[in-house]
Amino acid sequence: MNGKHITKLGFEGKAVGLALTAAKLREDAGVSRGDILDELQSVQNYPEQYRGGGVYADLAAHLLEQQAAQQSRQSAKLRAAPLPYRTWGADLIDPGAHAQMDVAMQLPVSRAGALMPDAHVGYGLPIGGVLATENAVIPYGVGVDIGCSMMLSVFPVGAGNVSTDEARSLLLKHTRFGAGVAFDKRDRLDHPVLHEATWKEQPLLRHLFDKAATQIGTSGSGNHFVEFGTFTLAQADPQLEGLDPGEYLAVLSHSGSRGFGAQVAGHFTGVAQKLWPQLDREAQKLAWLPLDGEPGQAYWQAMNLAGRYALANHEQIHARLARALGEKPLLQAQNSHNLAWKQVVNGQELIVHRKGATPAEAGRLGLIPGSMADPGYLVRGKGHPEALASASHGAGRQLGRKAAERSLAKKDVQAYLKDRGVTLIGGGIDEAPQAYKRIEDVIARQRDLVDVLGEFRPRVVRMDTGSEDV
DNA sequence: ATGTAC
Repeated sequence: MNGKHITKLGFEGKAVGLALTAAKLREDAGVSRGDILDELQSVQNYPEQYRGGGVYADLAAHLLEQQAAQQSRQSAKLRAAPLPYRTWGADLIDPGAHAQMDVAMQLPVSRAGALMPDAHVGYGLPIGGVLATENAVIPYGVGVDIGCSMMLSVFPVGAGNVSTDEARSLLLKHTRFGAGVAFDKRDRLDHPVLHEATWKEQPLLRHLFDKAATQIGTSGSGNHFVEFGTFTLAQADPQLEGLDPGEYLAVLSHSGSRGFGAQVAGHFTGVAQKLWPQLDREAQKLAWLPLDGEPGQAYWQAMNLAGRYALANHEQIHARLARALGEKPLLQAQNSHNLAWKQVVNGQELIVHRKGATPAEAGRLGLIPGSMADPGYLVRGKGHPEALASASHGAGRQLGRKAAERSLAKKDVQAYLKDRGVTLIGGGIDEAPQAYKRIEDVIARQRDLVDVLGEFRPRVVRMDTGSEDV
């Protein structure tokens, strides 16, 4: 018995040596060469039957690994060309974001997609990207800040009822900003999301529970904010339950799932990237988890928990401010804009990822903020099928953080704020209004995706202190 | 986005 006999049977690479070793053991046991070759053929055809033990166990295990690697190579192969997708506001979108969307549309699991007018470059899927996949969820198709969302409360008093100084001290007292921040134990509020059994269903969630419990109700950093402003309703709408046209005091917040969501995202994109070692480099950050597999199910559960947790953060922020004001909101609206949903697309249930995109099914309310000093809008979705029922999640950056720090000065930002009568607590040059696209342009490009119902003008804004104060 | 990295 030699290598030639083995390779003739079709064994390759390391399998040849393993087969030879096993064959020698069988020869020593007095088995004839013909019988051994029959056995080897059988191992090759049915490796799973030999995996359990015996002289062929190592060979069988290796063959199964080879098979899996081969399958992985096949199923990780990108399409030769991206599937077609529609772009809203292409004149506002940089080529880098388009290039990222093109790669996403080459994934074998992709079925449909769209690019929103606030789109700009992100990790994996661009911000403002909408991607529908079949039986697959992409952690970086949702984003690092799972469940990042908006919430608006409109109060039954005039905007002038709270002075700038008062709004300022309310924000300083009742909100917390910055990476890693939490509320002191005595200031913490409870929330039903912290009592969900889901936290006990995965070791990772058990591990992250304490962090989540201490950080609930906080706002983090980057583009997250809490602001007092004026909500203007120009025209009554039956969906707004008898809210009369007029100007109201309102609170608008942008917040996410804090350290908890970030760790969930980091963990599962790691799992996904290990699952597809053969995936092209350019698509590595788009690694997916099959939804019918164990890690895919675990991510789906953790992602949805992070989504509920992020909304709970907003609820606490608004509850604290409402209590301090002594007012009950007339109207509240909220929406997640970093999440994946099961959605029927062209008659098929797909996984629709919105990474910096507002759900805009027909009749659904949503919130699209501008910059720290520009208006945000209460909108109603029109359910545009080619946009996969989505809209932009904001104005979108036109300057990256570093570019903003290089090209803008404090006084530019201060003048912009003064012009619009906006008071800012914290904030950084990297969040300068001039670093964002004009929200009016972005809204104008998506008139077929949403109707604008109301306008929110910021007056007193709190953000985290940036790398360089304004 | 997050506190400073499986």
